[in-house]
This record gives sequence, structure tokens and C-alpha cells, in this order.
Amino acid sequence: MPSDHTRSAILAAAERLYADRGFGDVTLRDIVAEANVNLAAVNYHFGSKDELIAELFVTRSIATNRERLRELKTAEEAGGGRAPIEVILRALVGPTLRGCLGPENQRSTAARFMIRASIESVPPIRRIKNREIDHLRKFAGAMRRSLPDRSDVDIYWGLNFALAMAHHTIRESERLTKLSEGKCNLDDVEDVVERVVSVATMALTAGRTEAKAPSKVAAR
Amino acid sequence: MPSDHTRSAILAAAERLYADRGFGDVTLRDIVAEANVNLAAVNYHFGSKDELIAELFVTRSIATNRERLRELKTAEEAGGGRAPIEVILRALVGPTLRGCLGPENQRSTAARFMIRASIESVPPIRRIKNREIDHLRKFAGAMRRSLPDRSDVDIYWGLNFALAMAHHTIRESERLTKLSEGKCNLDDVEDVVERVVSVATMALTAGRTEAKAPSKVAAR
DNA sequence: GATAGTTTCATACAACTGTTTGAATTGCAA
DNA sequence: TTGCAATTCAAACAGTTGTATGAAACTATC
Repeated sequence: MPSDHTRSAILAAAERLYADRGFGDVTLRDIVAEANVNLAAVNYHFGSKDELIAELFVTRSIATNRERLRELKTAEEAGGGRAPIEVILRALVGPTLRGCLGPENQRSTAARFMIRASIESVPPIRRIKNREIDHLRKFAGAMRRSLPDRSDVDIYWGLNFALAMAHHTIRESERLTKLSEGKCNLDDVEDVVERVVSVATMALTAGRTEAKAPSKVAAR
Repeated sequence: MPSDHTRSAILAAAERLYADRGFGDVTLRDIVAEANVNLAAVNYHFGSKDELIAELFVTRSIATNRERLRELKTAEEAGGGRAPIEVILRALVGPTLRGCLGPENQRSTAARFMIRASIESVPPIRRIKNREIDHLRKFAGAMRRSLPDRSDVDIYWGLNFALAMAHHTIRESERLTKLSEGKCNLDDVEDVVERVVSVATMALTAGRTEAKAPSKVAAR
């Protein structure tokens, strides 16, 4: 029996409880009860509650990021260093959407945890998210190579909007279902991915002269 | 001297502290110290901490919603019941963006509070947000009238994406600035509004007759 | 100016939090 | 086995939190 039995029991219990009930009202005592270990074990194995949360989030994050980069790399290699913008965007938002949407009953604990992390923002997770910039820069680079005529500003805005649509859809999936009375089917993940990719592509490829004049007349 | 001096002092202090430091680490004792009132005053005047937060958020929300609906009503009346989709979208995302973006030093406490409320989601605020659906339905209705050929599903997705871009840009404005190394100028609010409106318009009109849209051709 | 109602105040309460402690237990090597 | 380190455990700690209490201070009405 591996000596880290306690450690992984805590991780599993914590992820499950956080996913179900949110960070707000899950205490260390809840976690150790669920994991059938002693209260002190958390501090012994992780140092602090925040480090436990951070480890959970980091683990899931790097898994997603790796998946994104894998898709990106494949696409760029296939295109001789330049991938179509749609494919880049799909690599950016696909893994996250696929991980977090889909039929509720078959949504993994990991996915539900990541949704929580996206809805309820807690300090240890925010700190980690701030370090994600380097990761996004790689995508900005790929997008620039794919659309060399496009200004940097437009690239960044396109990236921002793509992430916006993906993350917001995950965060507010429940509300969108209710608002649309079920007409928007969030279980059809590939359809959601294509919608996001298609709009983001339009944002990045439409209307050339759009970017520079902030003093344009705003119709009113 | 008005008898609600204490009440409004608490509201003002709470909004300021929450805006500056977030909900997580502002206690009732911080608030009453800032407001120079007694600790018990919060429970006396508001019932509980959560009700205080709720009152703050509700006040600001209905102000924004009223502004949105005012813009929408003006536009629809001018168009004889049908407003151009761009104008509807501008009424939807304009007030929020104008309230929350802009030069940091001239951002109101109210705006900074609303940004906090958007970043750190706490239970009393989440409960209120869930009741916002009726408000959004009004916009969905206006959009349907503006684009009668469009399916409901497409309308809801367009609405969802418009809100996504606006809210995400507010939430992650700092990160976008850092990622773009300042190239994306979030202080030019009207430029941001036009970017969001333009992309959302494309999302809603692409692949259909562009007859009425004065916007540029959406490449695809 | 006494009275009734509201508001303020200092203080205590009760519960819960993450963390620490130091002794017991376990697993493993010599 | 003996010795030693790693782990587990019950218990307590120290701090904070939101809330409740009951007396005091006001305010306005009669």
C-alpha cells in the first residue's frame, strides 16, 4: 500500500466536496470526515488549506493547458508553422468546453471542480490564474502567425473575446438554459465549440479598417 | 439631521471597503470602524451582513438595468417598435461597460464595487443575479423583433455572447492589459463598446441577409 | 417635562475556523 | 529485536466571525 494513501484520499474528497458545495462552505473538517483521515493530516501533507486548493487547481489546469498545446502543436505542424485561425481557436476553447460542459450526470468531478473554480473565485486560485499569461501568449503568437496582416491589438481582442465566450458560457450555463427555456442545448458540446469558434473567427477576420479610430462616430 | 445617517454611512463605508479589498477580507468590524458607527448598527439596520451586501448590489443593479431599459425604449420608439440590432446590443452592454471601465482614477466606488461583485461571487449576490432573467428576456424580445428571421436559439446565443464579452472584459481587464502589454486600451470605453457590439452583431447576423445592416461585410 | 419609541452603545456570546502540539502508532532498515 | 524516521491521532489553541443582549442615550409627542 502506497504511503500517500492519505494524501490522495484528501485530494479526492476535497475535489468532490468543493465541486458539489463550493469553496465557501466546505471546511477542512468536512474534507477529513469525507476522506476518513485525521484533521491534522491536511496540514501535515499540504501545509495549509490554501496549498491544498492550489494543488487541486494546478493539477487540473496543467492538464487542460497541456491538452490545448497538444492540439495547437499538431495543427501548426500540419500547416507548416501556420495553422488556420479556426483550428487555433478550437485548440484554445475546445478542451475547456469539452471538460466543463456536456451531460450533467456524466460530468466528471474534475470538471465540476473546475466550474466551481471559475464561478467562485478564491485567493489561491486567483493567484495561479494570474500566472497563466505566458500560456496565453503562446496562443497569441500562433494567431499572429495565422493572421499576419492583423494588428496585435485585434489579435488580443480576438483572444479575449474567444475566452470570454467560452468561460462565460461555462459559468452561466445554467442561466442560459433557463433563459432560453432549454432551447440552447449545452449538452451538445461540439455545437457550442463551433459557435464560439465561428464567432471568434469572425471577430478576427472581419472588417479590416475597424481597429484604429477610437473617435469614430458612435451611432446613437 | 436625517435619522438614516447611520444607515447610509454603513452603506457607503461597506461599498468602499468591498470595492477596495473584496468581500473575502472585509469584516463587519472593518465596516463599522470605517463608518464610525457601532458594531450592532449593521444588524439593527440591515438584519444581517448578507442583507447589507444584497442591498448594496440590488441598488446598483437596478440603476444599471434602468439605464439599459431607458436606452432600449428610446431606440425602439424611434424605430417604431423595431430597433437596429446594434442599438439594442449597445443598450445591453453599454451601461455596464461605461460604468465599470474607464480610467481607473476616475472610476466610481459604485463601479469598483460592481467589478468586485462580478469577480468574487458571494452567495447573497448570486441569489440576486438569478432573478435577472426577466430583465434579459426583455432584451431577447427586442432582439427577436429586430431580427425576425433569426431563430430563438440564435438570439439567445447572441445575447449570451454579448454579455460574455462585456462581463469577461470587465472581469479580466487587468489581465488583458498585461497580456497585450498595454496595447489594448481599456480606458477608451466607447471603443470597447463598439468592439463588443460589432462582434455580437456579426454573431447574430452572419449567414443571413445583410440587407438592413449598415455594418461591413462579415467575412467568413 | 414626563413618556413612548427609536436608535446607539459596550459588551458578551456562541460557534466555527485553520493550525499546532506532543504523544501514540506504524513501517522499515540494520 | 532495536532504533529511527515518517505518519497518524486526539486534543487543544488562538483567533475571528456574525449576531444577540440589555442598558443608555437620544427624539419627538403629548
